[in-house]
Amino acid sequence: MAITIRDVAAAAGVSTATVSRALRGLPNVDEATRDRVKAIAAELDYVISPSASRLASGRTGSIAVITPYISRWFFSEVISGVESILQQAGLDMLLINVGDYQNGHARIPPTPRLKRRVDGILIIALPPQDPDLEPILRLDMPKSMIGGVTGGIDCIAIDDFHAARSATELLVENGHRRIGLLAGGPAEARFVAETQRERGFRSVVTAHGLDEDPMLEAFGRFTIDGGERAMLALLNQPEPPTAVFAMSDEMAFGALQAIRSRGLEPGVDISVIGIDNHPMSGYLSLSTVAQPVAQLGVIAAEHLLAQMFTTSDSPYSPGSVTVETTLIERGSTGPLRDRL
Amino acid sequence: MAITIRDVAAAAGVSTATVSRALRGLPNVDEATRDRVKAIAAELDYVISPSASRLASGRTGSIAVITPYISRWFFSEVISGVESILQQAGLDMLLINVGDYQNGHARIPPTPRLKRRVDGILIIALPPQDPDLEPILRLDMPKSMIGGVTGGIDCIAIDDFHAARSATELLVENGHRRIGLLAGGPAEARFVAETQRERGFRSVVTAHGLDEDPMLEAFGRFTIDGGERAMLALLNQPEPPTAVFAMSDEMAFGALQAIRSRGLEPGVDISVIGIDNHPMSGYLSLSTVAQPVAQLGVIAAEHLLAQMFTTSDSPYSPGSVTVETTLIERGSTGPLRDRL
DNA sequence: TCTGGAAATGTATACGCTTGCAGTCACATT
DNA sequence: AATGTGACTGCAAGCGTATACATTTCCAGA
Repeated sequence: MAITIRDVAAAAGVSTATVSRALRGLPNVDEATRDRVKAIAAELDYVISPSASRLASGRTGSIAVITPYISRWFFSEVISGVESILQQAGLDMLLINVGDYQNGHARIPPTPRLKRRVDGILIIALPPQDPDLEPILRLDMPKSMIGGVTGGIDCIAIDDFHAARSATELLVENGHRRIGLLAGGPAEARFVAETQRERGFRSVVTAHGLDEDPMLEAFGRFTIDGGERAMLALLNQPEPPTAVFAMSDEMAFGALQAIRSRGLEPGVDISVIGIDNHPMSGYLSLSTVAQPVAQLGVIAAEHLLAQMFTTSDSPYSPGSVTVETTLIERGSTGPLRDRL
Repeated sequence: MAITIRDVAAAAGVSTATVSRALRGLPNVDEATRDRVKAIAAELDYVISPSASRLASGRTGSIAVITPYISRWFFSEVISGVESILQQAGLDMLLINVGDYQNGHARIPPTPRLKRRVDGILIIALPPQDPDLEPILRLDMPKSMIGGVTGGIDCIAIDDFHAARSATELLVENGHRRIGLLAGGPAEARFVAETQRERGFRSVVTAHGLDEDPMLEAFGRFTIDGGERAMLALLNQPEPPTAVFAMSDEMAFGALQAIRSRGLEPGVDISVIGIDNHPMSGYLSLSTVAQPVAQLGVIAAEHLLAQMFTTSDSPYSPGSVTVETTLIERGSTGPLRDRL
């Protein structure tokens, strides 16, 4: 029923091999012939059958994008960046949601299955200790990752350690010495970014001899609600922090809310800083360390393409990329008040 | 190199046909045989080649999800809902971003190309007047749509007319008679939802004989920034509105910001209401009409599946679905003050 | 005019699976 | 005992393209 390469070949008076070569821009085709074939293909509304092409060539023309969330801001933003590049390269994007790690719903497709369906894998911020992840990293296939893993794979990320440091330093510069930490979750199930951000935070605490107190840490699951609850917990302590570093802006949003709900004023009574520069942050006057989220996706996708289209004469040199961040000071941070 | 159906067949001592039938759960296979085949397939780590299967069967096992945005809240939320169902049904999701309609970057793939790659199409909120859309709607293929189009296709949406009415009515009940409208864009390039929401708004204005003034309408492009600018424009008028209905919560967020930047208090000096119940709305105390966004995606995906797996004895009865909304009253709306 | 080699083109097979059709076999029916 | 009935199973023909490999064409150079 549908037009096949044979129809085009017949109409153009050439073999199917020539049509295939002409349409795909391969060399060794007379330009006149190529033009004719292209014209006829267009006229017949010929569309190559991806299934047949994939079967014959062994290439799938698609990329798996594995992500723990689809609709959360950071992830959708990254996905958007990835998509723009893949679309441009003519590759299909297979979005695979592996579910909420916090709830243990991980379901990364088994390696062989994945290998059959895609030419490359792009992983967004999975915790490195995930058992399903290892076989995938072992897979001999182009892949890149956003958000950091130790070795064996290209990784695109910000310098989380440094970002956390600058955020915390800002609080210190403002005179704060009792600083709370809003982390995502406990150390067992953390993304690489979390671990690094905590390290950055701790390094500043240690360097300046600030208060160290396990009660100054709370978990917000990277959600607004979680951030609010975590902040309330910190505020309920006998000696609450005078400033808080949140590992994400969304948790910081919740923290701002919690602070206000106690009749306190962010940036005056308690300082708050996050990481992200979420679109809402400006409106909520949240100080933060801005990272170019969509850009992370763009770069990771470009890395993947580089790996895929590597030839012997233009060898691909792997490498991780660290993307710059920018400290943005807004109203949510301010000098330590003499008394709370 | 990879294990094929022939390897399994050989190992099980049956024909490839039987393996194919056994593994896919088709009838007319002895249960003992089926179990044996399954066991051997598992043992060999056999994974069916999607390309070959697709080529032979003509089914692609994937669904195109066409959307104008990936990272905007509403869309990513819908996509997330869609994904959960497709994943459950074992279908691949091909995410196609057709770009920013506002800037005329539409690039819906040509119909024949689409038909070759997917078994079904799910469209998220494209403006019906898009010229690329019509051939797709004409396509003889399972499809469903979120956000409304006139006829010829299953459409999952809220009752936008009604939602806008209830939002506006709330303002009227609070005594407001000069109500502004924050729309997305001018009437030429609107989503169906926009048109319906404007109609709902107008119907209330007319019913209660409220102020009608073209100066009371501004465009916010459904973004926070846009909402802020639009609200500022309204505030700059000689006779600003005392209340505003925004077609989306995100525009309303911008409006709140604009109001505060003028030293006014939302809900006291000027009332604002949106549509969505965005996760931030509660924190910003924004009154709104809540719609179950992810649920829209779920339902649309289920409709698509119903169409795809329709058999002669269980005919699929098409139909659009209207999802319920809930008016949520928060602090951003309040009674009209005697004087501004 | 002849020849060598590159460029252009064609031939034919493989890719791995699905499925219509035909064949086999056990068992119930005459 | 002959026949019919289903359930199972196998055979083999595709599905539409890519690509080694073979063949032809075209020219420059001798």
